[in-house]
Amino acid sequence: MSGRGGPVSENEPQPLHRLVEERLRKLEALAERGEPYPYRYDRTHTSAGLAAAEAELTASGATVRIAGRIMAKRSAGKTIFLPLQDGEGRIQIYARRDDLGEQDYDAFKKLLDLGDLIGVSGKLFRTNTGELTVHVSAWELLAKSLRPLPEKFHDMSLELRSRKRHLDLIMNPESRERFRRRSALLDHVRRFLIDRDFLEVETPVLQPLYGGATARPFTTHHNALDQRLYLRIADELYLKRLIVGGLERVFEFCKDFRNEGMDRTHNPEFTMMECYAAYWDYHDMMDLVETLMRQLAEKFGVDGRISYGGHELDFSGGFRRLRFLDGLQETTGVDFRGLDREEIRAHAERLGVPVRPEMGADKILDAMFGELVEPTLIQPTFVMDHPKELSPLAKGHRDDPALVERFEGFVAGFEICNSFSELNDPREQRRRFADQMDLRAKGDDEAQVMDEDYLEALEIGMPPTGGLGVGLDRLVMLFTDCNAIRDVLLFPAMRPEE
RNA sequence: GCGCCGCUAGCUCAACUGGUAGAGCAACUGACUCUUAAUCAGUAGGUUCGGGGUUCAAGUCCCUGGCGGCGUACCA
Repeated sequence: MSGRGGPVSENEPQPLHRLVEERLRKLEALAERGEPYPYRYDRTHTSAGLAAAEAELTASGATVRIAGRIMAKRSAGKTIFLPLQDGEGRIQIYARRDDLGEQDYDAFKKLLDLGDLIGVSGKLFRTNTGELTVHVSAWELLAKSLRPLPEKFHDMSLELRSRKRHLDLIMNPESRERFRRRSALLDHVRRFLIDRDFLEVETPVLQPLYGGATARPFTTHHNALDQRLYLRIADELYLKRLIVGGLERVFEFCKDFRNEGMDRTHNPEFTMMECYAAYWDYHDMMDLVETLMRQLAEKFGVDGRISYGGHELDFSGGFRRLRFLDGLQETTGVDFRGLDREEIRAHAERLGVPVRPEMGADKILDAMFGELVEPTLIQPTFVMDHPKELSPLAKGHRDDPALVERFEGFVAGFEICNSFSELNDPREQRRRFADQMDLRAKGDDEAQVMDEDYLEALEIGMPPTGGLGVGLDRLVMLFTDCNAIRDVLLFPAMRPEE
């Protein structure tokens, strides 16, 4: 039992729903046949396994044992058909009174409900209509379902699908398939990195200081230490300490937490993959992302292409490289290089992009880019070389002091990854933190905070390093053609029902 | 945060300008020995999201609170 609802309240004895009462009555009757919640059941096959072994099984006439959930009941007098659903699909079973005897058949027909889990043994055959079926010679209850399943003809409401994921998974095969695919996708990413000598590590979720991204944190408290702690918004600063320590390639699949709004593409907790490689720069990271995405598209798409939201996305040719300011110029016709804040602001207003007074020049450029350019980036594109103010942990650009060596990967109009040549000069990093503190003082509560402990690590000396963060939930959305993050999270954040 | 829309039986949905809350599936009783959204006959099932108001009369109109969806803002 979990205490999800907070403090335990007095459990008021509520009258049982008539449908539950009816099923309890059947449960009691079934209990007279044997333990209604037995400990285990030996299966010889799964539903898919039966189909695969059909020829052999029908030739030998072997008795098979399968288990699953009753998804429908179709009775015709003294016979009954019902589809049984297990982890791999469905298999029909067929019972006859002549085989089971009157008593056993009546129990089977009258005491079992939709949703019950049963085990059956019998021989495999094909019905007149050609459906693979197990002819039941014996059966037992494995667990009684006391509540009705949702109606089978119509889709469950979106709310119910997210709130009661177990029902969604029972009723909707495409939902089961989506989460299988999520697992396969994450598995591929993990192997891809391990194959390239990246070491998987785990770093703190509870952090005394949060950093590595611009976002508001969740705050909590450690009683024994009487210390304020934050749930991490990123694990970047810890992973780079490991690079300092000589673990030259590291990655982590990390749950991050950001105390921001929720919408179609945002959940307060989400999964990132961050990886860092010593002696790499952001060009090396672009190669890494390109290779990974090409592989994923080959594995989960068709000929290196996937379709998403009506777009055909092609990863076979790699990512287009688009410099941030070139992208802006392409869309707006304005070359923003060398313009001051006031000039930039005027352009933004003319283009209909709202500007708030606390926004600096670079922030306004970013707002314009997000509004005007990003939605047009459908085919795989690396947006690179961003203005400096937006990226306090990225190394200055080797050719242009106003920019940093950074890229973001865009596909279908949304960002899937973010990467830098990591800033490893502790003097410069200290100045950047100081600038962030100024922004914070001016009321930007998402600005990053000074992290002396991290600076001390940098002062020991960090090699040139390439870093990358990939939003794994969005990656899954991309490869499952989902437009809402809640559909790729098993348990998306929801308000309590009552 | 804000705006718009929604919330009716276990589930999916009806109910016109305010006038006796209905259907399908699920459930129950019965018929039917190859069904597959099985079929057929019958039965039962409701605090119309909560609270307040207007009215002879409220699922329907008004106010307020809750939850959800979509859009929008910040963010990944």
